[in-house]
Amino acid sequence: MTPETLVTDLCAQALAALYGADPALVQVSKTRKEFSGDYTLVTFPLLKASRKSPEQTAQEVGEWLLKNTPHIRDFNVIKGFLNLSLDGAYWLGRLEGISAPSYGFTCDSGRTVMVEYSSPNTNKPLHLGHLRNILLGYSVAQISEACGHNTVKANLVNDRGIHICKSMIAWQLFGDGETPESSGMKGDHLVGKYYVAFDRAYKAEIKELTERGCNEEQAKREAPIMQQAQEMLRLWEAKDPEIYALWQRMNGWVYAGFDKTYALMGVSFDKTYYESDTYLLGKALVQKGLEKGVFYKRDDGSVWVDLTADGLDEKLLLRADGTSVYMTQDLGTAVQRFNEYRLDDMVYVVGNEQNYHFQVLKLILKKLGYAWSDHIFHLSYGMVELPEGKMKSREGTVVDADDLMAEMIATAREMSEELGKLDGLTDAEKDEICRIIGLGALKYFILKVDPKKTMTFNPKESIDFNGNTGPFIQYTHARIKSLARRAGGTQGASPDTPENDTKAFQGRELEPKEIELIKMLSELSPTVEQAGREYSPALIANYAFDLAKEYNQYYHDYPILKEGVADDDKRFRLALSLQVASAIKKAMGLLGIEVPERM
RNA sequence: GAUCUCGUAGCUCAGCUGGAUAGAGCAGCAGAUUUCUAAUCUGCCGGUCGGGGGUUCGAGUCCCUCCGGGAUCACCA
Repeated sequence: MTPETLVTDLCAQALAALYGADPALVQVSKTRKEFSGDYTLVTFPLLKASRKSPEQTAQEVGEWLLKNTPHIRDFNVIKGFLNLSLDGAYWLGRLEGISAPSYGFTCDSGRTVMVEYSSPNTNKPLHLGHLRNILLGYSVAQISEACGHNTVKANLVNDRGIHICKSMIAWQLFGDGETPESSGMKGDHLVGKYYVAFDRAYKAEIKELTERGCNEEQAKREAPIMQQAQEMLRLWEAKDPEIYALWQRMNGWVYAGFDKTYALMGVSFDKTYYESDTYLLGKALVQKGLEKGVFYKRDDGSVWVDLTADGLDEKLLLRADGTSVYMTQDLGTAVQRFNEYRLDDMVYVVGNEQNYHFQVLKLILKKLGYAWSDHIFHLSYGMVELPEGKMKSREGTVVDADDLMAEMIATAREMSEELGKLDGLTDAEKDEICRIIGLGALKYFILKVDPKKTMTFNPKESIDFNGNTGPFIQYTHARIKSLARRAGGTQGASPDTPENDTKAFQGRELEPKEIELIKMLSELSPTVEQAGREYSPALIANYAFDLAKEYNQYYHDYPILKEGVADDDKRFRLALSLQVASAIKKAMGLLGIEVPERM
């Protein structure tokens, strides 16, 4: 039980005893910093039951609590607010409760959740927008896992279609047999290079055609290279052996490249779907929908669903020639997944430009009679923009994921060296630390922002390492680990298992800052649960920052292992510090961010 | 045009289901290190919470309306 729910319970008891009031009226929140107290009861909603003034009500409840319940040490009344303080014994007990290694994690919830994220196209390398998607998805999956759900991380690779044919035809035309091995280029970048080459050639052809008097629409259709790409798509669909082999080969390069990027990011998947396998799914559903009268067929043979009664429009599900579209496929994969994994929840991490698509998807599934439609959650996130606006591949303003990560790591190294943090370490240790810090800065920068907001990224001002940043939090952890090493043998504290001797501190007087830290440590669990319910890594990020900030003040104000500190104090302060380090590590872990032992 | 979404300090962002005098970080200014990591800490400066109505004991938060940014409204995925 968290302190807040405890206080809520106690207040409910008081109100029942004093006024016979409905416990649902009890409103308890954390006491604001400028007032003394731990938790605050708001009395305004209770006045009808108490039939007294706010101040009198607060006074009465406070006195009742003081007399009849354990742990309430003190109270004060300001206007209609009753500020309650819990006693030291209670807080010491809390410290014990949060010392369990499993604290912050729920055991098996019995639920199965799939999180789909990344879902790249195979015609170009990953960029900053993908980074936001991937980091969100991975973090949401980690949080889901921490909430006790059996979690399946899924990637749906868009490996087929005209876009990959564009890269393929350009490679055939201009590639001269170039491979990742021959060029030393990462496979995804190599294929991306030909995607760009296609675009350049295509533009040139359009220009030429329009100069010869073609109108633009016609030129776009008739440009030879586009015709060739379309022919290639037809051949691919007919499983032409040569084209199929080329497709497999070039996609193989891309996958090798993606794997490297994913590995550096520290993310992974449990299940990879390929659209080339799934793009025909959903056709049977269309038949079922027709039979149920949910869909209808037009004269040309195409199949539609009419959603105008729900305030949406009509949506195509099957073309006149019987081929399927994106929606058809997504319906099919959703049904397949829920069946195959017996999912309780399905989370799609997909950009907000597809809000409408998912609205329609859920509605159609509901109309088809799938009750689990309500358990589909579209984790919709906003664009990452540059100061001058959207990233545009044509203008070369796309921020490449690999480049960005490399830059962040390089910046981390510069700063570390400047600050002399790496002295006396081996090269391998230096690399490790710089990687952790550089990526930590990047990941935190992206994850601390509410997903649904568009965020701006300024490549010219590199991401900060001071203040509300990943490195700030990592530094706090490293600092505490440094204390642990210093305490070393005498305390017997191993870095990963904080001492569990908090019982020994019974009767100890706690400083306000210590209570504040224990209070914050108590909030890890509820924060994780809330982040799980709301699919919000940002909540965890903000929690980690607040905790680190609070700790740094404590560290500054109170000596921990310094000369002259009493042994008891040393042991308690260190134990508390180690709990903070542990909470930081857990929270950051849920964001997919590592924390170094030193930095 | 319709639907959705966002608008909080110069900049980047918090603000839980409505609760006390709206908070951080960066930038700017002024300070703190003989002793545990200064990637830290302290103080100052900075706000008509886009505007206007309404509901409420109480609104940044809920409702309406207007203004501004973005997204979507493809037989692309």
